[in-house]
Amino acid sequence: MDKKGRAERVTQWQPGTAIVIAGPTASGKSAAALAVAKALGGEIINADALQLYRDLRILSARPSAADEALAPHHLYGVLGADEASSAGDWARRAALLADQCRSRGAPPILVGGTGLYLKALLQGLSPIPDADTPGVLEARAQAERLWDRLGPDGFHAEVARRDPPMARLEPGDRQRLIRAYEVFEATGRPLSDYQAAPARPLLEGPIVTLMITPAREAVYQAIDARVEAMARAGAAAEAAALMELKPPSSAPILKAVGVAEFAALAEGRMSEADAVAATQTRTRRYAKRQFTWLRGQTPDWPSAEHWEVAVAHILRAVCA
RNA sequence: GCCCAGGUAGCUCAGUUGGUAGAGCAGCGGACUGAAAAUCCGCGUGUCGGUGGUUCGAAUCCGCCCCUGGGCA
Repeated sequence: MDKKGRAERVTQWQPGTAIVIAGPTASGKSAAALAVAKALGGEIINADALQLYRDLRILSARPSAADEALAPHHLYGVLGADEASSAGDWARRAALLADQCRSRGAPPILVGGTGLYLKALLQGLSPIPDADTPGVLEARAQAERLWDRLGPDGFHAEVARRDPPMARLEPGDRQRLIRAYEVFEATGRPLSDYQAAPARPLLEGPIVTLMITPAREAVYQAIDARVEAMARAGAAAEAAALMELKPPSSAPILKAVGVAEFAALAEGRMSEADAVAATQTRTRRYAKRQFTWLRGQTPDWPSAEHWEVAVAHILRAVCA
């Protein structure tokens, strides 16, 4: 990088190297990815579960149209409001895109804060029927009814009867217990059985990884500022438009931080100050979980406190 | 200046007849194999405004001082 912080154009880099940038929300991942893409002529692949959604441009803090024009961006805004993604589905698409980039001679730059997605790509998941295959969906609906009927402890006992190792799950862990139940009911095999099979990485070849981990306080300040900017940019209108589409109540998009809050603001059920404050709090908690994930799951990754340092680090590593 | 009401956790507050303090929110630590911005588990983090005194023992009682509201001037 030069003294103004701009990345110089780098022409010599190890062919076929993929770049993976992780970090908590509002840490500067997108800026880093863009700088690296410009320096290397690379292509950016989204690794954020919510930036997949078309209808969450503001609330998911997607790169602006202007930024997207500066380098190829993949897997941004590709899902409709009623669609669901999955870690496996994303990882397969991302791996395919990364290979295509490589064959074009452009380094793929995977960037996002969804830890499970990156894990699915880099370490792989044991082969299991998809979460959204028909048989599984029926089994899930049945599992949800049973959960409502039996409650946490009763449902936990049902899962333990079908899949004893899964008794390690907490009775309150509704999502994982329902997953264990639905897999058994849909396939006749315990989930723990599938998970015992070794996982195989989907993305291979040379990979440069880096996490951007600013001080906690700096991330929180960036979050607070970003949510206020979202409010000014029309987050309430975006949330209202999303609600107009009437996605099913189980749609993952509705779990995005800020959707419920800004929809409530748009409907006059919450003040703007309260909507902003609630969204800031939920985003801080999300960032905290991301810090924990990064500490626990990717402890050996090199890290940088600032995205510009991250860019320099990546360019050095790629060209080595 | 005088009279009230208050100063207890980051915030809002509770605290019996004196026995070194506890709720909510915020926050912190952790888990994580296809919904992951999800889901879940765990944790009070404290010069009780300050300073003297009474007492075996003071957040609790007394004196003085400081600060914040409200009222009277």
